[in-house]
Amino acid sequence: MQQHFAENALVAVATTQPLDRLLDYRAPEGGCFQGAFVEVPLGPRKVQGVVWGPGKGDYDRSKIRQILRVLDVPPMRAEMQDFLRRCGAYTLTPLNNMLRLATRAPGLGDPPSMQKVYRAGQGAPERMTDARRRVMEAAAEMGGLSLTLRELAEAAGTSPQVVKGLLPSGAIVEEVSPRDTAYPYLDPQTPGKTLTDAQAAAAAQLQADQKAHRYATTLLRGVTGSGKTEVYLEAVAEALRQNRQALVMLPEIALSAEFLNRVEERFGARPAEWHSGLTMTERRRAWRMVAEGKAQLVVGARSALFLPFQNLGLIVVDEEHDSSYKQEDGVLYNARDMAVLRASLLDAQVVLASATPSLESWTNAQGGKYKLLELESRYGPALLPEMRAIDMRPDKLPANRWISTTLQAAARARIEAGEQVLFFLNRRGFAPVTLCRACGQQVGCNDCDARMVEHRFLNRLVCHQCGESQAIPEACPSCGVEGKLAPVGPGVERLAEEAAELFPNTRIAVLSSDLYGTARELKQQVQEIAEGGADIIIGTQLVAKGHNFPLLTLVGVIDADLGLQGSDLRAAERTFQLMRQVAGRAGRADKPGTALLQTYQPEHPVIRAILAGKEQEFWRAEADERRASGMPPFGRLAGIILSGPESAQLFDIGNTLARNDGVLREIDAQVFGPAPAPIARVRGRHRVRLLVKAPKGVALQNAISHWIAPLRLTGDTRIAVDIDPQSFF
DNA sequence: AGCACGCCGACT
DNA sequence: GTCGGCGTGCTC
Repeated sequence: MQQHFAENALVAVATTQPLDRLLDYRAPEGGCFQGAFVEVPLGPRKVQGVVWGPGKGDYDRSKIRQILRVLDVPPMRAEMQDFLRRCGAYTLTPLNNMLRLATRAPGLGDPPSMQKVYRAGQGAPERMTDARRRVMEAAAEMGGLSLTLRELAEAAGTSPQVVKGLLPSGAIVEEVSPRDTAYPYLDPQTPGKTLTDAQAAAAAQLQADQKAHRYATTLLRGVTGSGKTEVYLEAVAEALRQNRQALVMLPEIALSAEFLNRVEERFGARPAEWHSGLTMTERRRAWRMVAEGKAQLVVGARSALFLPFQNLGLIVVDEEHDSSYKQEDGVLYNARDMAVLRASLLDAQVVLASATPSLESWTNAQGGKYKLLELESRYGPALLPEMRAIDMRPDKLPANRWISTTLQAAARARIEAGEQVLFFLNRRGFAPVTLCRACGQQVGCNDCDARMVEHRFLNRLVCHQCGESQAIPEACPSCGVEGKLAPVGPGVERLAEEAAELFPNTRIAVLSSDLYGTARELKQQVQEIAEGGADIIIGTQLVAKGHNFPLLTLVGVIDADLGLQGSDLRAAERTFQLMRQVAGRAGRADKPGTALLQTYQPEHPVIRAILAGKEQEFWRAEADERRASGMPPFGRLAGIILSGPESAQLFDIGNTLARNDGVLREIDAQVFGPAPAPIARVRGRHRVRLLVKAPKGVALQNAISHWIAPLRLTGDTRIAVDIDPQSFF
């Protein structure tokens, strides 16, 4: 049990206010435990916080106020405090910001929300009717369990009035119960799918680790269709048998309907969900039930890592290489790495699952820091799609045409055979550039430095950075000449137009995240397409994320070079992963698929590695290159982002920092920049970035905090540190 | 984050 | 003379 503080004892409280230090308070009437969620007076306001530990006593005693009350939620565990502290130290994030991540639940300060519920009672009504009988039968069927008025009326096929009519006689009893109810029981004994020998062996290893109650991280690598999910669900089953909670993190929660169904198949009920699409009510229930240990399994996005688990035994990070695990605004953390941290503090297990692991995880597995489990395809290696490059250089496509004759012919053959074709292009909208043919200027966003992307469905130009949009202008915003603006380059919408011309009388569906208002609509659309609702699918990155299209046998990658341009550290790695995944969409059922990669540089090492299917070779080559240049995972990087209203001032600050790099030199770190940040202007604010490169194993965070500590920022100027940055544009 | 205090421009 | 702009500083 955690330390108890007697009434009026001095305690340190961490609040969610932007104060980067603990404040001393006196313990409330009746005392409190360490970790208690409390409400404290702060100036004229009441704010929420957590009792962090004993008070420091370095503040004027007469000014110290008393905690107002302890909130009605389970206290934060010492392990969670430790996790927040360490995670904050790693990402150089103040504790109060970390605490905010951990308290993202509405109504924390409210008493549990109550509702009226109804169940069968002892009495009998004076007059019996058909509807009344149905209500009583429905209530009796529930045993002692209660239903809400609407649920019971619906179950009986009648109106709520009938249920109410049964109350005076006591045939139905009305009670008040908490609205936040436990999630249905997941039964680990429900028989799972029959596993192949390889799957069973991998599952047995994970289960042995789970039984050991010791920290371990395993990289579970398996090609598309090898059944990784079945394997790690067996680890989940073992955690449930051990009465420990489990967390499965997914990158694209919008597409998790299929996953939730699989959980239901395996354990007989649906788990708790945690992602940005939850309503306030759902969010409060999930947070509270996780805290009370009444949610055995949570399926969630990266922020689920900060839920108040009581007894967490397993964290699965599915598609661990996915870049969306790195939060890019607010607290800059990588959920994959922080999952490993949290598990190590809990003596829990991590499973990193991917068909195409990140170079970091691959290196950790090679070096023995992670365990490695590899699964071959259930159907043998033969099912991997045949992959070929289409050299675009001799094709000489006319301007604004993107589908080569080779790809056209291949697609036509598949469509005639009643199969599906996917044209993959990782660019949303109609055209990525709107160019003025009079002055040569591109139309840019007014608030950012990003280019405006034409969206023909919306008939607007949209900024993909800040979301601003404007009607497509008649005249050029730079030179004012009318009628000279031209869309340049391909987006999925333009590709759809071209496909419609080339393939008349076929059904074409465009899958792009911005074409659907809600996750639900998107899910339904994906489902319809998978069941054969389209002949040609035109899609962005979305389609690479784990959905199964059984009729799909040909994937045409429109521009395999897109991800290779520029100087992004991870460009090659990302392109490799993406191409493998997209190719993996083809022929998952019983027909082997074909993937055709349109490229202007068929001799590029990444393109060659993809075509050869030699992953080990690709990784080894990529690892050698990074090792030689001291780049991650063999060295460390940190970004320093300065933002503010005036660019020149930011460069001044940046230059001052770069000149005074003594603390960094002590750890053999180098500073690059200042340079305009990846997106040099966001929502009217300028951004300037410095990059720090350090050897592995030095105290980088410590050096950086000493380095920037003397800075006195005035007015609207901000500084943010991005440890292990992912994006370089 | 809020909210107060405090020091300079355009109004009654 | 004063009303009010938001820069700076404090909250246990």
